[in-house]
Amino acid sequence: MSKDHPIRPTESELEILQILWQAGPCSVRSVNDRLNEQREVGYTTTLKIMQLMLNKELVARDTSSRTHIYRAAVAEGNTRAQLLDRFVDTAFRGSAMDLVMQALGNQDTSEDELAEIKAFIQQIESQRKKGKS
Amino acid sequence: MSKDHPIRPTESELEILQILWQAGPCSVRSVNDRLNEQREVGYTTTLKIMQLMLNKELVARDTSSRTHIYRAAVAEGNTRAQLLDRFVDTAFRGSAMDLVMQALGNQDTSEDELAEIKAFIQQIESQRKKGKS
DNA sequence: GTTTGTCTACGAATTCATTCGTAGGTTAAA
DNA sequence: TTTAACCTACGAATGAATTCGTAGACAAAC
Repeated sequence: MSKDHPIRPTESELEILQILWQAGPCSVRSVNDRLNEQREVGYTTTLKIMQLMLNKELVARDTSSRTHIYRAAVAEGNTRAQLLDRFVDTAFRGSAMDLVMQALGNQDTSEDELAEIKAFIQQIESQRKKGKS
Repeated sequence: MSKDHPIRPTESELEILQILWQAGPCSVRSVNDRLNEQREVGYTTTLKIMQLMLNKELVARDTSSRTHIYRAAVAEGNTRAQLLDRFVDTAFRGSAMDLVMQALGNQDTSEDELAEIKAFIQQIESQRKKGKS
């Protein structure tokens, strides 16, 4: 069934996915409570969006008890990768490097994180050397 | 006037900004031609969007000749930074490092680019050493 | 048992982005 | 000078995202 179409959640949908990814399966009430920690949203608004997400197959649900339990139906890494691709295209003309530079430039990255990224790059580089030989 | 409100171009608007940033001031016709290299868009559609962008002060124009000449009214780096901030928040729960890792993981970054990023990180690190002393 | 609270479902309003048709004006070519 | 090509302005249709009100079902408390 339909693994083909690109995953394209709206911002509201993405907020909800973040919650489901982080907290695991949740009731609408629970999702709505968490949303309300950040901004005010009506319960039926959250419900409606989650029902629409069900149609788009962004989430799935268990209806065996009266309070339905929703879970993410798309993988976090996969979704992020697709969003990132699109974002790089529209905001950075396709240059992932430009994006990385801009992200690193924004002073909010700690020393440790910079070190970690360097290590990650080293790892990629050595992987490639192996592959090339 | 009004430097306060956040810059929030839509995707179509961003496409047009990209063109203006890259090519410099352009007529609507010229922007539309460039857009049509990528996808089909009607001339009046492009015109309309650019007029809306004018209201939002995303662009400015010179109307001294019959063919109006539009130019970007927002800076590329600034706009990118804002878009990136928002994107990191919604898609990566605020973790710029997660985003960088994901971007670098997508095998499309060349050896040279990786080296360049490493150099950039070195530069940031040495900057900070200086600042801290 | 009746009231109170919580749940789902759904219709409808609103707003925004996108699209295009058409009208009206200017320039230039035939 | 009439025609053709091009320009701007603008109204309006469409579709998507978001919001919320209300209705109806069920359960628990009183």
